[in-house]
Amino acid sequence: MADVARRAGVSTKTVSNVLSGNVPVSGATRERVLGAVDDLGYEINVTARILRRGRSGLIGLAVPELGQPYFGELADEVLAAARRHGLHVLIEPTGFAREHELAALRVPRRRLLDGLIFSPAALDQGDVAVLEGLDYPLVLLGEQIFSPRVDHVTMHNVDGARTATDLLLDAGRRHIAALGILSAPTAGASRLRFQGYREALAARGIGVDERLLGRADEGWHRANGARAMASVLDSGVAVDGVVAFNDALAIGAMHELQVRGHAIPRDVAVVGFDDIEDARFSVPSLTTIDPGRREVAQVAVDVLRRRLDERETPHLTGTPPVRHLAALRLVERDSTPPRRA
Amino acid sequence: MADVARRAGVSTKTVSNVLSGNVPVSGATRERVLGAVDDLGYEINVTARILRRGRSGLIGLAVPELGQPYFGELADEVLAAARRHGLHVLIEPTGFAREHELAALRVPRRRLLDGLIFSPAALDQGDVAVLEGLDYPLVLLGEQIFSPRVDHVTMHNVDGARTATDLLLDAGRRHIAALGILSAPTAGASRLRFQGYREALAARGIGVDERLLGRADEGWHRANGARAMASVLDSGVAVDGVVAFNDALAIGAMHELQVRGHAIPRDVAVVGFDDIEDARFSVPSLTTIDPGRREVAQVAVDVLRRRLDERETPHLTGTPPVRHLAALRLVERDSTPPRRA
DNA sequence: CTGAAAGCGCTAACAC
DNA sequence: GTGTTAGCGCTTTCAG
Repeated sequence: MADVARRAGVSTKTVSNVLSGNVPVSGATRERVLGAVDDLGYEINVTARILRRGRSGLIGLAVPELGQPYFGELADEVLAAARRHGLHVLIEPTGFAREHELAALRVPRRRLLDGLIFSPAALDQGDVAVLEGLDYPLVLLGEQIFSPRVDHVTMHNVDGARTATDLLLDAGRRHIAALGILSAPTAGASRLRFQGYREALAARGIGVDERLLGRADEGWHRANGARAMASVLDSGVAVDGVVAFNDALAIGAMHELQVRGHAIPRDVAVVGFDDIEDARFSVPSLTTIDPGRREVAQVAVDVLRRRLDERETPHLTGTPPVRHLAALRLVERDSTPPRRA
Repeated sequence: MADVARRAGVSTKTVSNVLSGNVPVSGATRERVLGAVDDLGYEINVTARILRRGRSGLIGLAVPELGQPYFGELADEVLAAARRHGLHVLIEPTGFAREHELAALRVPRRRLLDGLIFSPAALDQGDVAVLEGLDYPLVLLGEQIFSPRVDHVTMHNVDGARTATDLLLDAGRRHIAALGILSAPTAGASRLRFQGYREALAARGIGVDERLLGRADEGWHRANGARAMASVLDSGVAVDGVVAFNDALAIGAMHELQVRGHAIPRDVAVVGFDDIEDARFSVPSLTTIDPGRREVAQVAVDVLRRRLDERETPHLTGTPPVRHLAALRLVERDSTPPRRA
């Protein structure tokens, strides 16, 4: 930067002013500085800037795994939203591991990241104190952990699962399997979606049949959807409907059903959750719950950005924690029978 | 850090030594320092460290889009490989846009990233000079651009497409559609895979029928696979096989075929490219080419890491550019007829 | 093995 | 508007 200043015949401060744009600089000087920058092929050293400013313009996104379509698509949305605000995103896949999630929480404290958007999968309500003790802006995704002192952006899991189950019940199905149950009692989305399933059944006076519950403790992947479906079918119980707790499970389940000769939706109707791109092109296309992924991403970035701004102006701090529930939408496709008009 | 030093009764240098682990420190002092770190809840300021060291331990990964399963899964592999070497990854989705790709190339110059793994989609051979002029380690993925002066990690696209096409020809298919042709003449993978398709046909004395070529200029998404398939079928040409240039296109095409009542593989056999997770659970499951995604990720990180090390020891520099071709593997599933024994 | 002092490259204060 | 000075928090000489 000193070289640029020399060449332009100004001080480094003026160069800094031109490049940061914070302080107005007269037209002629500006041109000269930019000319010198071009001549020398100068690029600013971001690290020094961050050190000096105390803000990096980088936010973290901690999610389990990008290969899972839901998170890959979510990450794209977060990255796009962040870019609109001039922020960059460091993605930290935590692989469903407690230690990786804890490690991810420590990164911003080291001052490289200004804040964190965190979708917990291994940490649970018992770890809420860890999250409340953090001294940087944090936005929590999902309903795995709740704290009145932390910003949340999520969706109404219970409602979504109830809607999905109701759709099958309305179609006259009475032997509805639920796929994606986790053995661990604390797991957020699984428990809530199961609750929605149970509530929908209960509203029609139907009890939960254990044989219809498909576990997926190794993660909500397609392979586990197929496996869970297989174990339900192997139990010998009659099945005419499936509520899968995400689309990947649903697609795995549809695969297994069709391999065994069950027609979808005639013999078995299937509903998923997430509305990933696959859902539109599976065979048959998958009826599912659109959880407002884009809205979640945008709001999460927005809340985080607001907290970062508040930090800059300490006297304005103190907005109460946000709890945003994104709108859900039922997307009906060909894996469920068309509704009677 | 000064606080920690004071509390431990040592100098900041000693604290630094303990935390970085570069210089051995006596056991007792170590304990005292670590104790003070714990007491104060101290976390090192990464930014200052980067500024001083001149290396960040961060590498960039520039890919078009994480929502595309191939890139989401690739990103997971790169992140995992990087983590094994103590590196972090900043993902820069470039959205198939030239300007975003150029922007991504400028980030490392600003000294926040030590190097870059770049999968170009919009830049092409005409931009090779830009890549050759960079003053930081760069690893190029794919065969979109080639330079003898840059490290490449890729796969043999032509072979892969030829193998896929041969499989269909061996099964007696003679009206084989190719999906994923781009109008832009430069586009790497598309052109190469098309070449493999053409070579396989030529080897049996079959010419290319224009009506069998499905364009997908809006990207290799499922939706465009369905659309391309539709336009081929609408042309009225007979079709008994499909080579799709990636799995997403193949899955979209299978959807369209089945909606129109074509049985797979009986009426039309389908082969994809990429072996994304979907391919195992589509209906029917998809025969495809596994491009050695994990190998690509590992080798790319490894090459980059080696270049970073070389930088540290300038006298050892000069290893010639690497050109690594990952091994391809044909994965036969249910979208193609079983082979005669 | 440990301490003192210098400086990585930039920007916030403050003067002019 | 622009120049001067100091310092962000760490690691790296260089002594001891």
